[in-house]
Amino acid sequence: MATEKKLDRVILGLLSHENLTGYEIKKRMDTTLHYFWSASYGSIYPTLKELLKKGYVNVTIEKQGRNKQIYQITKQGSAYLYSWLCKPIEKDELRYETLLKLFFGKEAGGEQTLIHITAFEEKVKQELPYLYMAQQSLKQHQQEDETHLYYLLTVEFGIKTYESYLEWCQYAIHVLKGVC
Amino acid sequence: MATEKKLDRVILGLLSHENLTGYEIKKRMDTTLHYFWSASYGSIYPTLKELLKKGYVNVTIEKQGRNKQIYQITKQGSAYLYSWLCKPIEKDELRYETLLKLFFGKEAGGEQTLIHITAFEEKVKQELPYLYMAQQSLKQHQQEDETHLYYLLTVEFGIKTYESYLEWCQYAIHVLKGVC
DNA sequence: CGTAGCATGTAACAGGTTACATGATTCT
DNA sequence: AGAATCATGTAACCTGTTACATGCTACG
Repeated sequence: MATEKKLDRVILGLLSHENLTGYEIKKRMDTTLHYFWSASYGSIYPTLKELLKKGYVNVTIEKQGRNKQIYQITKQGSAYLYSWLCKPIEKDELRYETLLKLFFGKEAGGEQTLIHITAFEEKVKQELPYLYMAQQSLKQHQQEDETHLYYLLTVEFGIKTYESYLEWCQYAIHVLKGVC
Repeated sequence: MATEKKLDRVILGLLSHENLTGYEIKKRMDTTLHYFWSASYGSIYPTLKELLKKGYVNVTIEKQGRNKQIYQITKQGSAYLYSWLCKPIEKDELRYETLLKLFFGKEAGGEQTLIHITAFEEKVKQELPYLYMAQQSLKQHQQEDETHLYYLLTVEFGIKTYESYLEWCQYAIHVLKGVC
């Protein structure tokens, strides 16, 4: 998609919190950010090179142990990140295949739609505990670092919406069971 | 992105409800589907051609009035749609720039983050009335067509989540006002 | 000693947006 | 008459994923 690339700023955001390797950045994407942003190695490493060329990051090669390239954000990188953070939000996008298949539910029938909703419910139920754990841990260490406040709000956004998903699932299952 | 294309089945789904032109399909994307799926002319028209070549749709050219190409789904198209609808959901993706900027909120500060959350709240408040209207209208005409039940559930998913967004906004604004 | 995880990277390919191009018709 | 909307389409471009390629290190 030719929609404006934001990965560079996501990476800078992560580097504004701590120095990281490409591998570690990918891990953050798969854990902390995974419910609202994602990226693969195939985009992370090239973007890191780009940021280096633009002077938005520096790299330190760790010699001892593994072949590690640890990235740090530069002053220019921080400035670029900051200016983006102050701009209005351009796009919030949700792409739920579940809703798509629900919308076309008549074609496949009530039973099939129930299967999808149940699977969706299951997935949400599996993820919620991790969000609760993150919430607890962030609440306990909130005083230590100001970033924790923002992490916490993000996590609580996830909790709120996931809880409302579950409520809706209950309702939808009830309605559909009445039909088929 | 090299993630499997689903637009073909979205279009078939829409055509399973009613015959449509490319232009009208785009309109459905911008209204009914817009909060969980989107597409531009640059992808819709080529996909329509593809579907035609595969025999999943037929086209009727309306001579009187405008130059209109009305598409109908074929038996093969229905079968293809049906088999997809019965497969498990592969991916539900949420990409909220708002959450990204919130997560990196410390870099821009509490005031700036408040601006984003307020804008987000505003956007949700603007969209909710349309969902309520759709809900009312679907409830009234529910008996007429079985598809309405599925539309209704989709709309109510939107309502539930949007309402929980608003609750979270209130909370987040309260928390952030306490800091700055 | 084998496996899981750490660690980096690239090439081929797919999928989609933006911007442009064109023209008819309806409404005010 | 002019603007808005209906209506179709394409080319350039961007972005990102998948799959492949490579090798080290820690642990059991």
